[in-house]
Amino acid sequence: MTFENKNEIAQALRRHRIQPTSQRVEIAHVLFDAGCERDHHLSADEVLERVNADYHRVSKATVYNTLRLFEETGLIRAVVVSSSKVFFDPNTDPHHHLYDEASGTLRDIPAEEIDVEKLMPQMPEGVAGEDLDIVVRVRNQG
Amino acid sequence: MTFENKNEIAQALRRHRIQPTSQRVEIAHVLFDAGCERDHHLSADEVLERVNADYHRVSKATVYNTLRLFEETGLIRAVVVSSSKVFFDPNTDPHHHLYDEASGTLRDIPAEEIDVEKLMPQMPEGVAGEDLDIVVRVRNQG
DNA sequence: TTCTTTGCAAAAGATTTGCAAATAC
DNA sequence: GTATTTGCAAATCTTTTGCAAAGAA
Repeated sequence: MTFENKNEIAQALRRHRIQPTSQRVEIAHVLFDAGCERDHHLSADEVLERVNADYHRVSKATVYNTLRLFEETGLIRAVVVSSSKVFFDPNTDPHHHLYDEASGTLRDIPAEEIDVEKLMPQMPEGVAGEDLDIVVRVRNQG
Repeated sequence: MTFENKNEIAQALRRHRIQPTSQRVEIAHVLFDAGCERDHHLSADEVLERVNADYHRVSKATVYNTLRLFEETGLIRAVVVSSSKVFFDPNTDPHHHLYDEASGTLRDIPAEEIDVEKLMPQMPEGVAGEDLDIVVRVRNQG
Protein backbone atom coordinates (compact mmCIF):
# COMPACT_ATOMS: atom_id res chain seq x y z
CA MET A 1 0.00 0.00 0.00
CA THR A 2 1.35 3.40 -0.91
CA PHE A 3 -0.23 6.78 -0.45
CA GLU A 4 0.01 10.08 -2.21
CA ASN A 5 -0.89 12.13 0.81
CA LYS A 6 -2.41 12.16 4.23
CA ASN A 7 -5.94 12.31 2.92
CA GLU A 8 -5.46 8.97 1.31
CA ILE A 9 -4.09 7.64 4.54
CA ALA A 10 -7.12 8.90 6.41
CA GLN A 11 -9.37 7.18 3.91
CA ALA A 12 -7.47 3.93 4.23
CA LEU A 13 -7.85 4.09 8.00
CA ARG A 14 -11.59 4.65 7.67
CA ARG A 15 -11.81 1.66 5.38
CA HIS A 16 -10.41 -0.38 8.25
CA ARG A 17 -12.91 1.28 10.61
CA ILE A 18 -10.18 3.21 12.35
CA GLN A 19 -10.97 6.80 13.22
CA PRO A 20 -8.22 8.82 11.55
CA THR A 21 -6.91 11.02 14.31
CA SER A 22 -3.84 13.09 13.59
CA GLN A 23 -1.63 10.76 15.62
CA ARG A 24 -2.85 7.71 13.75
CA VAL A 25 -2.35 9.39 10.41
CA GLU A 26 1.19 10.37 11.38
CA ILE A 27 2.01 6.83 12.46
CA ALA A 28 0.50 5.32 9.33
CA HIS A 29 2.41 7.83 7.27
CA VAL A 30 5.69 6.72 8.81
CA LEU A 31 4.83 3.07 8.28
CA PHE A 32 3.63 3.39 4.72
CA ASP A 33 5.80 6.22 3.55
CA ALA A 34 6.47 5.50 -0.07
CA GLY A 35 9.57 7.67 -0.24
CA CYS A 36 11.36 5.23 2.04
CA GLU A 37 13.43 2.17 1.40
CA ARG A 38 11.87 -0.92 -0.04
CA ASP A 39 11.32 -3.74 2.44
CA HIS A 40 11.02 -1.43 5.34
CA HIS A 41 10.27 -2.93 8.66
CA LEU A 42 10.25 -0.70 11.70
CA SER A 43 10.21 -1.47 15.39
CA ALA A 44 7.88 0.41 17.71
CA ASP A 45 10.76 2.53 18.88
CA GLU A 46 11.79 3.41 15.35
CA VAL A 47 8.23 4.44 14.59
CA LEU A 48 8.26 6.60 17.70
CA GLU A 49 11.53 8.23 16.70
CA ARG A 50 10.48 8.91 13.15
CA VAL A 51 7.07 10.21 14.01
CA ASN A 52 8.60 12.67 16.45
CA ALA A 53 11.69 13.38 14.38
CA ASP A 54 11.20 17.11 14.01
CA TYR A 55 8.98 17.89 16.98
CA HIS A 56 6.89 16.00 19.48
CA ARG A 57 3.71 14.70 17.95
CA VAL A 58 2.84 11.39 19.57
CA SER A 59 3.46 9.77 22.94
CA LYS A 60 5.08 6.39 23.36
CA ALA A 61 1.90 4.83 24.73
CA THR A 62 -0.06 5.99 21.72
CA VAL A 63 2.52 4.57 19.34
CA TYR A 64 2.32 1.17 21.01
CA ASN A 65 -1.44 1.19 21.25
CA THR A 66 -1.82 2.35 17.68
CA LEU A 67 0.54 -0.27 16.31
CA ARG A 68 -1.47 -2.90 18.14
CA LEU A 69 -4.69 -1.45 16.77
CA PHE A 70 -3.30 -1.44 13.23
CA GLU A 71 -2.20 -5.01 13.62
CA GLU A 72 -5.51 -6.19 15.03
CA THR A 73 -7.41 -4.60 12.19
CA GLY A 74 -5.12 -6.14 9.62
CA LEU A 75 -3.63 -2.89 8.40
CA ILE A 76 -0.11 -4.02 9.18
CA ARG A 77 1.54 -7.21 10.32
CA ALA A 78 3.87 -7.92 13.23
CA VAL A 79 6.97 -10.02 12.60
CA VAL A 80 8.63 -11.41 15.70
CA VAL A 81 12.26 -12.19 15.23
CA SER A 82 13.60 -12.29 18.75
CA SER A 83 12.21 -11.91 22.21
CA SER A 84 12.94 -8.22 22.26
CA LYS A 85 12.58 -7.46 18.58
CA VAL A 86 9.27 -7.07 16.83
CA PHE A 87 9.06 -5.51 13.41
CA PHE A 88 5.94 -4.01 11.92
CA ASP A 89 5.39 -4.69 8.27
CA PRO A 90 3.08 -2.47 6.25
CA ASN A 91 2.91 -5.12 3.55
CA THR A 92 0.09 -7.54 4.32
CA ASP A 93 0.20 -9.35 0.99
CA PRO A 94 1.31 -12.96 1.37
CA HIS A 95 5.06 -13.08 1.74
CA HIS A 96 7.68 -14.34 4.14
CA HIS A 97 10.75 -13.10 5.95
CA LEU A 98 14.45 -13.67 6.21
CA TYR A 99 16.07 -12.51 9.41
CA ASP A 100 19.82 -12.17 9.70
CA GLU A 101 20.87 -12.39 13.34
CA ALA A 102 24.32 -10.98 12.65
CA SER A 103 23.11 -7.72 11.16
CA GLY A 104 19.72 -7.64 12.86
CA THR A 105 18.05 -6.98 9.53
CA LEU A 106 14.83 -8.33 8.16
CA ARG A 107 14.23 -8.91 4.46
CA ASP A 108 11.15 -9.95 2.58
CA ILE A 109 10.95 -13.24 0.79
CA PRO A 110 8.37 -12.99 -2.00
CA ALA A 111 5.55 -15.50 -1.66
CA GLU A 112 6.40 -17.05 -5.03
CA GLU A 113 9.85 -17.89 -3.83
CA ILE A 114 8.57 -20.43 -1.35
CA ASP A 115 6.54 -23.37 -2.52
CA VAL A 116 4.52 -24.12 0.55
CA GLU A 117 3.18 -27.41 -0.82
CA LYS A 118 6.69 -28.69 -1.32
CA LEU A 119 7.85 -27.10 1.88
CA MET A 120 5.47 -28.99 4.05
CA PRO A 121 4.34 -32.30 2.64
CA GLN A 122 2.17 -32.80 5.66
CA MET A 123 0.50 -29.51 6.29
CA PRO A 124 -1.67 -29.48 9.39
CA GLU A 125 -5.33 -30.03 8.55
CA GLY A 126 -7.42 -27.07 7.61
CA VAL A 127 -4.48 -24.78 7.08
CA ALA A 128 -4.16 -22.84 3.87
CA GLY A 129 -0.97 -21.43 2.50
CA GLU A 130 -2.07 -17.88 3.22
CA ASP A 131 -2.34 -18.62 6.90
CA LEU A 132 1.35 -19.36 7.07
CA ASP A 133 4.01 -16.92 7.99
CA ILE A 134 7.50 -18.22 7.55
CA VAL A 135 10.51 -16.70 9.22
CA VAL A 136 13.83 -18.02 8.01
CA ARG A 137 16.48 -17.12 10.54
CA VAL A 138 20.13 -17.07 9.61
CA ARG A 139 21.92 -18.04 12.77
CA ASN A 140 25.01 -16.19 13.82
CA GLN A 141 27.04 -19.37 13.82
CA GLY A 142 27.01 -23.00 14.98
CA MET B 1 20.32 -36.43 23.40
CA THR B 2 18.93 -38.68 26.07
CA PHE B 3 20.45 -39.66 29.36
CA GLU B 4 20.19 -42.67 31.59
CA ASN B 5 20.97 -40.80 34.75
CA LYS B 6 22.41 -37.69 36.28
CA ASN B 7 25.98 -38.89 35.95
CA GLU B 8 25.60 -38.95 32.21
CA ILE B 9 24.16 -35.46 32.36
CA ALA B 10 27.14 -34.27 34.34
CA GLN B 11 29.49 -35.77 31.77
CA ALA B 12 27.61 -34.12 28.94
CA LEU B 13 27.90 -30.78 30.68
CA ARG B 14 31.64 -31.28 31.14
CA ARG B 15 31.96 -32.07 27.46
CA HIS B 16 30.54 -28.63 26.80
CA ARG B 17 32.95 -27.16 29.37
CA ILE B 18 30.16 -26.45 31.78
CA GLN B 19 30.87 -27.17 35.42
CA PRO B 20 28.12 -29.56 36.48
CA THR B 21 26.70 -28.01 39.61
CA SER B 22 23.61 -29.58 41.12
CA GLN B 23 21.39 -26.79 39.81
CA ARG B 24 22.70 -27.17 36.28
CA VAL B 25 22.26 -30.91 36.38
CA GLU B 26 18.68 -30.51 37.59
CA ILE B 27 17.89 -28.03 34.83
CA ALA B 28 19.51 -30.21 32.18
CA HIS B 29 17.61 -33.17 33.53
CA VAL B 30 14.31 -31.37 33.10
CA LEU B 31 15.24 -30.30 29.59
CA PHE B 32 16.53 -33.63 28.41
CA ASP B 33 14.35 -35.92 30.43
CA ALA B 34 13.79 -38.93 28.23
CA GLY B 35 10.65 -40.00 30.07
CA CYS B 36 8.83 -36.93 28.78
CA GLU B 37 6.84 -36.26 25.69
CA ARG B 38 8.46 -36.25 22.30
CA ASP B 39 9.01 -32.82 20.82
CA HIS B 40 9.20 -31.14 24.12
CA HIS B 41 9.86 -27.49 24.19
CA LEU B 42 9.77 -25.67 27.50
CA SER B 43 9.70 -22.00 28.35
CA ALA B 44 11.97 -20.63 31.07
CA ASP B 45 9.03 -20.54 33.43
CA GLU B 46 8.09 -24.12 32.72
CA VAL B 47 11.66 -25.18 33.40
CA LEU B 48 11.51 -23.28 36.68
CA GLU B 49 8.25 -24.93 37.66
CA ARG B 50 9.38 -28.42 36.80
CA VAL B 51 12.74 -28.14 38.42
CA ASN B 52 11.12 -26.99 41.65
CA ALA B 53 8.06 -29.22 41.34
CA ASP B 54 8.51 -31.12 44.58
CA TYR B 55 10.63 -28.70 46.59
CA HIS B 56 12.70 -25.61 45.99
CA ARG B 57 15.93 -26.40 44.23
CA VAL B 58 16.81 -23.52 41.94
CA SER B 59 16.13 -19.79 41.86
CA LYS B 60 14.55 -18.01 38.95
CA ALA B 61 17.72 -16.05 38.18
CA THR B 62 19.73 -19.24 38.00
CA VAL B 63 17.24 -20.83 35.66
CA TYR B 64 17.44 -17.88 33.30
CA ASN B 65 21.21 -17.63 33.49
CA THR B 66 21.65 -21.35 33.05
CA LEU B 67 19.37 -21.52 30.04
CA ARG B 68 21.37 -18.74 28.47
CA LEU B 69 24.61 -20.54 29.30
CA PHE B 70 23.31 -23.77 27.77
CA GLU B 71 22.24 -21.91 24.67
CA GLU B 72 25.54 -20.09 24.28
CA THR B 73 27.50 -23.32 24.58
CA GLY B 74 25.28 -25.03 22.04
CA LEU B 75 23.76 -27.53 24.44
CA ILE B 76 20.25 -26.39 23.65
CA ARG B 77 18.62 -24.04 21.21
CA ALA B 78 16.24 -21.14 21.73
CA VAL B 79 13.20 -20.86 19.50
CA VAL B 80 11.46 -17.49 19.52
CA VAL B 81 7.84 -17.66 18.51
CA SER B 82 6.40 -14.45 19.89
CA SER B 83 7.66 -11.43 21.72
CA SER B 84 6.96 -12.98 25.07
CA LYS B 85 7.37 -16.63 24.20
CA VAL B 86 10.72 -18.32 23.89
CA PHE B 87 11.00 -22.08 23.88
CA PHE B 88 14.12 -24.03 24.67
CA ASP B 89 14.79 -27.03 22.55
CA PRO B 90 17.13 -29.77 23.74
CA ASN B 91 17.38 -31.06 20.20
CA THR B 92 20.24 -29.31 18.41
CA ASP B 93 20.23 -31.54 15.35
CA PRO B 94 19.17 -29.66 12.23
CA HIS B 95 15.43 -29.33 12.19
CA HIS B 96 12.75 -26.68 12.01
CA HIS B 97 9.61 -25.64 13.82
CA LEU B 98 5.92 -25.22 13.33
CA TYR B 99 4.18 -22.87 15.70
CA ASP B 100 0.43 -22.83 16.03
CA GLU B 101 -0.73 -19.48 17.37
CA ALA B 102 -4.18 -20.77 18.25
CA SER B 103 -2.97 -23.48 20.58
CA GLY B 104 0.37 -21.91 21.47
CA THR B 105 2.12 -25.16 20.70
CA LEU B 106 5.42 -25.75 18.97
CA ARG B 107 6.13 -28.84 16.89
CA ASP B 108 9.27 -30.04 15.23
CA ILE B 109 9.57 -30.24 11.49
CA PRO B 110 12.21 -32.83 10.58
CA ALA B 111 15.06 -31.38 8.53
CA GLU B 112 14.32 -33.77 5.66
CA GLU B 113 10.85 -32.39 5.33
CA ILE B 114 12.08 -29.04 4.12
CA ASP B 115 14.19 -28.81 1.03
CA VAL B 116 16.11 -25.67 1.71
CA GLU B 117 17.57 -25.45 -1.80
CA LYS B 118 14.10 -25.47 -3.30
CA LEU B 119 12.77 -23.28 -0.54
CA MET B 120 15.18 -20.50 -1.18
CA PRO B 121 16.42 -20.37 -4.72
CA GLN B 122 18.51 -17.35 -3.87
CA MET B 123 20.15 -18.13 -0.59
CA PRO B 124 22.14 -15.24 0.85
CA GLU B 125 25.84 -15.55 0.12
CA GLY B 126 27.94 -17.61 2.46
CA VAL B 127 24.99 -19.21 4.18
CA ALA B 128 24.77 -22.95 4.51
CA GLY B 129 21.59 -24.88 5.06
CA GLU B 130 22.59 -25.79 8.58
CA ASP B 131 22.76 -22.15 9.56
CA LEU B 132 19.07 -21.75 8.88
CA ASP B 133 16.36 -22.05 11.43
CA ILE B 134 12.90 -21.93 9.96
CA VAL B 135 9.82 -21.13 11.98
CA VAL B 136 6.56 -21.70 10.20
CA ARG B 137 3.83 -19.87 12.03
CA VAL B 138 0.19 -20.78 11.57
CA ARG B 139 -1.67 -17.55 12.03
CA ASN B 140 -4.82 -17.46 14.06
CA GLN B 141 -6.80 -16.12 11.12
CA GLY B 142 -6.78 -13.47 8.39
C1' DT C 1 42.26 -21.14 49.64
C1' DT C 2 40.97 -19.33 45.40
C1' DC C 3 37.82 -19.21 41.73
C1' DT C 4 33.06 -20.07 40.30
C1' DT C 5 28.24 -20.20 41.05
C1' DT C 6 23.99 -19.16 43.46
C1' DG C 7 20.21 -16.42 45.25
C1' DC C 8 18.08 -12.42 46.38
C1' DA C 9 16.38 -8.17 45.35
C1' DA C 10 16.88 -4.41 42.47
C1' DA C 11 17.37 -2.88 37.64
C1' DA C 12 16.34 -2.91 32.96
C1' DG C 13 13.74 -3.06 28.61
C1' DA C 14 9.41 -3.64 26.20
C1' DT C 15 4.67 -3.14 26.40
C1' DT C 16 0.10 -2.19 28.79
C1' DT C 17 -3.12 0.12 31.59
C1' DG C 18 -5.85 3.62 34.61
C1' DC C 19 -7.54 7.77 34.48
C1' DA C 20 -8.10 12.72 33.75
C1' DA C 21 -7.72 16.04 30.08
C1' DA C 22 -8.16 16.83 25.11
C1' DT C 23 -10.22 15.84 20.67
C1' DA C 24 -13.56 14.00 17.24
C1' DC C 25 -18.03 13.71 15.40
C1' DG D 1 -22.61 17.07 24.13
C1' DT D 2 -21.34 12.45 24.15
C1' DA D 3 -18.15 9.04 22.88
C1' DT D 4 -13.48 8.19 21.61
C1' DT D 5 -8.63 9.03 21.97
C1' DT D 6 -4.47 10.83 24.02
C1' DG D 7 -0.73 11.34 27.31
C1' DC D 8 1.33 10.70 31.45
C1' DA D 9 2.92 7.91 34.99
C1' DA D 10 2.51 3.76 37.16
C1' DA D 11 2.05 -1.17 36.55
C1' DT D 12 3.33 -5.50 34.34
C1' DC D 13 6.09 -9.09 32.38
C1' DT D 14 10.24 -11.21 31.14
C1' DT D 15 14.99 -11.22 31.57
C1' DT D 16 19.48 -9.44 33.42
C1' DT D 17 22.63 -7.76 36.88
C1' DG D 18 25.22 -6.46 41.37
C1' DC D 19 26.85 -8.28 45.14
C1' DA D 20 27.37 -10.98 49.33
C1' DA D 21 27.10 -15.75 50.78
C1' DA D 22 27.67 -20.64 49.47
C1' DG D 23 29.88 -24.20 46.92
C1' DA D 24 33.47 -26.46 43.91
C1' DA D 25 38.30 -27.62 42.81
